[in-house]
Amino acid sequence: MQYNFKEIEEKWQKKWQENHAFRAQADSGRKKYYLLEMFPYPSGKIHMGHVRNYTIGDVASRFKTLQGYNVMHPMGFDAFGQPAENAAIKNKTRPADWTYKCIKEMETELKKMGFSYDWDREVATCDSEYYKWNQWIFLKMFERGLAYKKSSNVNWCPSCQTTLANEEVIEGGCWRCHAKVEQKDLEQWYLKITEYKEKLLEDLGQLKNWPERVLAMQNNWIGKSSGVDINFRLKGSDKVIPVFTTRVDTIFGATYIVLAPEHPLVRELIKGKPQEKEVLSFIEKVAKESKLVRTSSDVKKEGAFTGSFAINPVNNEEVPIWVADYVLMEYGTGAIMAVPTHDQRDFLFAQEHQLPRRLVIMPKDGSVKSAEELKEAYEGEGLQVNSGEFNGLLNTEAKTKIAGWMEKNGMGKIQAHWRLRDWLISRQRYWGTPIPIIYCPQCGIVPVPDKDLPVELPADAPFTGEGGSPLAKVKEFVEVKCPRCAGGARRETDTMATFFDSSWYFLRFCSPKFTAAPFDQQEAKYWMVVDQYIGGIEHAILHLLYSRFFTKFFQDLKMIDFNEPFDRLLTQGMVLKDGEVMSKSRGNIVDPDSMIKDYGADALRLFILFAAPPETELEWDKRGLEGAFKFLNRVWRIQDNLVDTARPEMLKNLHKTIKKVSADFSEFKFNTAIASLMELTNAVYQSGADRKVLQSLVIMLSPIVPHFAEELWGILGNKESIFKSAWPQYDPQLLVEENIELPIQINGKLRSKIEVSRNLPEDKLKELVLLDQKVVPWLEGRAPKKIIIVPQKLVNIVV
RNA sequence: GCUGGAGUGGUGGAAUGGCAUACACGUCGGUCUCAAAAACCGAUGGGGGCAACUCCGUGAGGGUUCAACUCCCUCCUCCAGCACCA
Repeated sequence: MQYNFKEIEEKWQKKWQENHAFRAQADSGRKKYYLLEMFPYPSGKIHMGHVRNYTIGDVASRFKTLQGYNVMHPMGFDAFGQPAENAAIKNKTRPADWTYKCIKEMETELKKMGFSYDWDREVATCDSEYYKWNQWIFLKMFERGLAYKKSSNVNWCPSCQTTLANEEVIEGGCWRCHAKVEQKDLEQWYLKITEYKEKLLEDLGQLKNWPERVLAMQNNWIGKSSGVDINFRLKGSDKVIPVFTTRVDTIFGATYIVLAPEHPLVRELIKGKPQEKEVLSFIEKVAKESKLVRTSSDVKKEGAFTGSFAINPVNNEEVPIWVADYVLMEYGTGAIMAVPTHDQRDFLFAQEHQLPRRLVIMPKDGSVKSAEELKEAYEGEGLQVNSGEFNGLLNTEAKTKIAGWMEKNGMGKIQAHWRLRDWLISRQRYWGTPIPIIYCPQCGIVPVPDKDLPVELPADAPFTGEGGSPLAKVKEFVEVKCPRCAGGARRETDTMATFFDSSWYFLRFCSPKFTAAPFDQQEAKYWMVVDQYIGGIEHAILHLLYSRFFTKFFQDLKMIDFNEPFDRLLTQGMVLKDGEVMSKSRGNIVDPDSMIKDYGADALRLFILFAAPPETELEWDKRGLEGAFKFLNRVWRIQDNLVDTARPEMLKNLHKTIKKVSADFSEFKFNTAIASLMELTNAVYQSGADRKVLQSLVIMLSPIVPHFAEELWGILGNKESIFKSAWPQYDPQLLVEENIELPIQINGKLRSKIEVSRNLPEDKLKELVLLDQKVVPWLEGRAPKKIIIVPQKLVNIVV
């Protein structure tokens, strides 16, 4: 006999919905728990990745509820973005219609999984009630100079016909469509995330409950590197060329300096020089290269001499100034000092162009004594040579000494440079938040006044897929009166990157219908911070970095009093099939919906939690799903074999399980928690359980298989929902065993076991152990050298 | 190259100094059945032995310890992020 999952699941989903069973309300008398999973893009269908992410969250949410917390577990939709526009082009629909239809479908699918969301808090970022506040936030940033417009070389996706943020370029391709990203000079809107770079880096240290790898990735991305900006004076001029180095210990070995081809000084340096023509054609050539080619390290390093010289401030030496493609304008000062002996790139370049080199760090073992012996740059530690007063010092020590000395003498400045760039948010797309800016021929850039928010998206626009902002073609949208002078003006027609929307949605969930501000500060004070956040590793940089930035901004506005939004972060692993990521192109997608039809949502939830720990990759296994279903049926049948009173061993077993499962749930170790529940089931299955034992088992299963548990709970005679009951407590008294089995090791290897009373004194235990049948032959008649007793754990005899 | 993570049966995985392989999948054997499915019971790291038992075994090698999957050192392999970043 099998339990009727279809009927049971529908029944309980209906009840939960009717009762608003998971509605959360702030209550200062109760301890809150804010559990959040990264909200989805509403594609219309959920995939196994969603199932895994949201199942993990749901179990945690229901577990915390049973533990008595006031849990908020909201859900919404990250609803702006390109697929809606693509669908509009393809199906001749409006992006809004398509999106809201998908949201409906997606809600239905999520409900079929039995997730315990407070649907009363649902938000969709494409609602003007939501994106109004994107515009409000943007304007607050604009007021403070954190949103600004600049013309610059930007990443351009030719396929999506829009600009991209640095964070959206993955291996030289577009994060969405993988098309090769091009460079373009455009005037665009930026958010000054670099204003917060120190805090973003420093506060990573607070995030004790984040995975190492996410912290490492953010650290890399922010990319602080400390060194010295050294002032090289231009020969025959007062002009100074600052170069950045992290290896100031090698300054005495700098034999030339190199500028990036885009360096503003280059054209001035070559003016009227015999090299002018050659350098100009080189610059032109580099300008044509794509960034991907330019920055790949295996390309030959090319360059040209400018005909000018600079003065090394530490020894007043004249060094030639070169231009080369391996120096990038956007990092450091766009200029470097070259030390061919101790930097491999400089070494290769110097070899190619016959530039001199000088040894300034000598390996301590004396293996290298002069620059001529080097076959490659020596980048290791060593003693300073040819370095004036610093000779003989270990280079690692000399580094700080030289830096201090240079700063004191005005030769340079101790300085850090960062990898993090400002965030480009302009997108030449329709389906996003309109940037609330008006361009007036008289007044210039004018922000839309708060009272005119939201700047609503027109319901329709011409979608051709030919590029250019569709909004620019909507006359009624573009033409507007200037809020300052009331003269004719035009609106900004670009929209915001969708990552803007998701950078603060966790705050909106605290008061989703609030009309006076993005969020109600009182509500946020109660609910924030997010106690547990769960989502995919793909957001390790983008979304998580932006959310941290917004949080710090709100703190500066004094709207909140914390500086990090997410206390604990769990990044769940991917769901694989045959060792590969499930994807349409591979044709290896397993549709959750068909699995729900065949085995039920509960079995699917159980399998996905049991098959692997949450952070690791999970291999899809249909047979594993069948196994989960079989287990549920096994538990279901226990009700047919109820006994009147639980035997003492059974109770002991139960309390052991409660202890283990409670600990495992708290640490998100669902796979081992389930294993314990299976052990308990196996232990009572044949002999029969009493009502109490079965009830406790069902409560412990309920976060994982909620419909199943509700039904069985009712059958056992309970009138209220199982989620109104309490998580079982274990009785430590019951866990104490009178007799324990001790393993006996000889020289660290297991040879025997002995059952003894728990409190047997050590000398008695020793006596018993030495008389053990299996131990005696190993002693060969001699006395043991040593007997180690780990109380109540094991005995080890050394012979 | 830098940074982070991982490597355990046929498979997913368990064990954070103390009984290696819990739990499950698979496989094999059995019970029930005319038969099959379901359900139930049992076996299942490798070698040797009729057996009691014994030797080997957690990517490789070394070390610390009475005792190492676990700690330390040296390396290998795989995955991920960053990278002509000065």
